Amino acid sequence: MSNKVYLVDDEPDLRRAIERLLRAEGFKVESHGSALEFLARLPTEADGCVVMDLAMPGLDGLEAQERLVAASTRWPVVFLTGRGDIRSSVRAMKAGAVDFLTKPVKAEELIVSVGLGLARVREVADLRARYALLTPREREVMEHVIAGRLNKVIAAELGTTEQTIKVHRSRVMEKLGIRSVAALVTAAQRLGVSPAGGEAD
Amino acid sequence: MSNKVYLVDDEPDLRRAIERLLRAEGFKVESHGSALEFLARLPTEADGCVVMDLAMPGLDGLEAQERLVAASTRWPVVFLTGRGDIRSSVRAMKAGAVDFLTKPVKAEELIVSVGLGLARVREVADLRARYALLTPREREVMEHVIAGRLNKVIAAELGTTEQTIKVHRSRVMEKLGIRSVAALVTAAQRLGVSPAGGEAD
DNA sequence: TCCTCGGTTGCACCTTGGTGCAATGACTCA
DNA sequence: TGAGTCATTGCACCAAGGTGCAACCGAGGA
Repeated sequence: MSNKVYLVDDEPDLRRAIERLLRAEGFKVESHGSALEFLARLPTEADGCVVMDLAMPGLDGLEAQERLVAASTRWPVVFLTGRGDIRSSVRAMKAGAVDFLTKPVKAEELIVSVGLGLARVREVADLRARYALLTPREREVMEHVIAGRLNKVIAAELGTTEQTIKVHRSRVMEKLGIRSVAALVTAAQRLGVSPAGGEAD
Repeated sequence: MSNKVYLVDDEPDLRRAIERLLRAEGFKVESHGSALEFLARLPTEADGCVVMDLAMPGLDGLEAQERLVAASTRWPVVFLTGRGDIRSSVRAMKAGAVDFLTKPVKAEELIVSVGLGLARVREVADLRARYALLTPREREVMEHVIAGRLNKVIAAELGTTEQTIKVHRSRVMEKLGIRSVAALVTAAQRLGVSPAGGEAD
């Protein structure tokens, strides 16, 4: 059950206030004074929702969001800013932000957005944990399966036999707790796993 | 090749200016003075990109967008507004708007956004045309297939035999020009077709 | 009335996927 | 050296999907 919030803001007073607010709601909060500090200490395993200021010394909030996306963390980001403009908000939302709130923020709004972000994380938390169990080869096979390729074609491309592919394939399904190709495809999308070499057909 | 723009704005002068701008870029433009008028004359067949004002007498731009979404037209919407605020822009983007521009708009920005919206439409235009050829029964079967159900299960749920399902299924694949279940699932998502009765597994 | 279309069913045949069992070789770690 | 993990292969068997052919029925239009 992940309910961790990563708070990134350069104003200590505001950090304390938001921390108190979120902790009172039962969230665990980890605060950082700058985006660079946050990104440098990115927990690789844990899941969480990011609440971030827009204008910060050093790295900009939007740039930090871009790096999170580039690192394919797929963490939800809620922006919280005092000097935001429409252009920034549109850019943030295009990049997949959960919400873009303005200071002073209503406690309820922030809580709702953070809750929404965490709900998104939890939806895929179990799946991510399962995906982590796959071996490199199994992931490779999975990417071909969701591209709609036949076992024998995958075998040819990976330089092995159909038998082997069948084994990897069934292990993928078993480890992910999935029984149909259709479910595998949707699971892959939720995980951000893309089909190998584009889609077949 | 769809390159139609539906322009919805209550200011005649601005309509004329934008019309001229877009026509000069080679787009076909159809203008409407109010959202209600536009929605009332919604072309059911044609595809296009909507460029809409936010604040309009009668129906609001955001409400019009909601209706478009509710009608599952999946048309791209570019907002163009003079009195927009962050809250509105965030709401529009959450609802799937392509962009949210402010007046006075730079010609290039508008053209880029409209081009982006039309590109999205074209991506699925062929698929939509093919999907339109499916009979009601075939669509029903398709929704079960993308839910990952077995032919015999689908047969039981639809009160028919596995043979029949196989026929419908192969017709779906043939009409959509698709050869794998994986491709069918991604096609369905692009079309906005949801799996019947939730996903199996 | 004849024709077309959508939906249906049956049958045969082949391909593909899924599973269980057994086994090998390479590599890492204790 | 021994245990464990990963990738590999073979074989057999069954289940499921895909295809081609033929046919029937009801609704609606020419």
